[in-house]
Amino acid sequence: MKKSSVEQLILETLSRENTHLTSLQVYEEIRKQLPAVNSSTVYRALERMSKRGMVSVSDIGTGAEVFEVVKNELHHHLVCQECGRIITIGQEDVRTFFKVIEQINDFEVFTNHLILFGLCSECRKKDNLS
Amino acid sequence: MKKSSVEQLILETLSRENTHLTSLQVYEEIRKQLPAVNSSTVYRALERMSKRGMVSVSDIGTGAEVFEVVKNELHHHLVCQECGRIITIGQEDVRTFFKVIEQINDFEVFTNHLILFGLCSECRKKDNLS
DNA sequence: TTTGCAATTGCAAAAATTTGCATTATAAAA
DNA sequence: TTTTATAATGCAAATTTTTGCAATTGCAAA
Ligand SMILES: [Zn+2]
Ligand SMILES: [Zn+2]
Ligand SMILES: [Zn+2]
Ligand SMILES: [Zn+2]
Repeated sequence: MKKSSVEQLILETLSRENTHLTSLQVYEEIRKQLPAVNSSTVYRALERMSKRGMVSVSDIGTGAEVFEVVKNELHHHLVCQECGRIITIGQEDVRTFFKVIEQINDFEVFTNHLILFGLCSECRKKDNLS
Repeated sequence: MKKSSVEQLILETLSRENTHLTSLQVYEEIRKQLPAVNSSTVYRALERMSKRGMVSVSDIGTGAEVFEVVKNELHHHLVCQECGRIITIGQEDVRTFFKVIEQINDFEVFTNHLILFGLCSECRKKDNLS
């Protein structure tokens, strides 16, 4: 390993791709630039980074967890269990909910990438017809 | 496989244990009653059951996803990232939040076991002192 | 600079999970 | 009952992820 730490490469990769990637996808991306890198090094770096809140880890219903770089402006998602459609929602309403939970339970919420599963409007229409 | 389907055994196991189990733990429990059962059979059954909403799947910060039987009265959790403490919360406030999200986004939320990460009050006190 | 310590990495083995395909069981239809 | 179609299961191989341990690196104190 030369100058570039794997963490730095992961951040660059996730920022560049700017989407949700599985740990394997991250590993394969990193390997393009650093062919000798070991998978466990990447996996362990991802784990560290998610603990520090640098990246988010989420199950979006695709089978494997996905990672995404965390920016200043947080976002969250609604995922349709039928068609897989991913709707991105902002912080506002989520923050309000978090505030309520925090006050009631004397608990400080850190969750930075909330995923809610359900049915999108299109799929609900289709289901009603059939 | 005789009469008993693996799904039935999984339901019984999760109901009996009445807690969060990893897929491997479920597999090992099932194997006690059905030594010849194959791991892929259990894993695939768990996947089917979570799709149907019979069991919940969640990351509670322990490394591996955990499964739990879904009852009529839903519950959710707050998980402390520092001490691992798991606080169980009821439906009320969560349901209110879901309703808001549903109306704004024309999306029907199915999520049956919400996990929020953060800091519990005890750990916040400790952190303030140090 | 040198020393010491903690964090990071590589490596190899183990463990856990997934996948493709053949077989078997279940249930509905004829 | 027999036929047919769908779903569940087993099996073996492949893939993905984790783990223990040793070696290396980075950083700061001495
Ligand atoms: Zn996202
Ligand atoms: Zn949909
Ligand atoms: Zn629970
Ligand atoms: Zn705590």
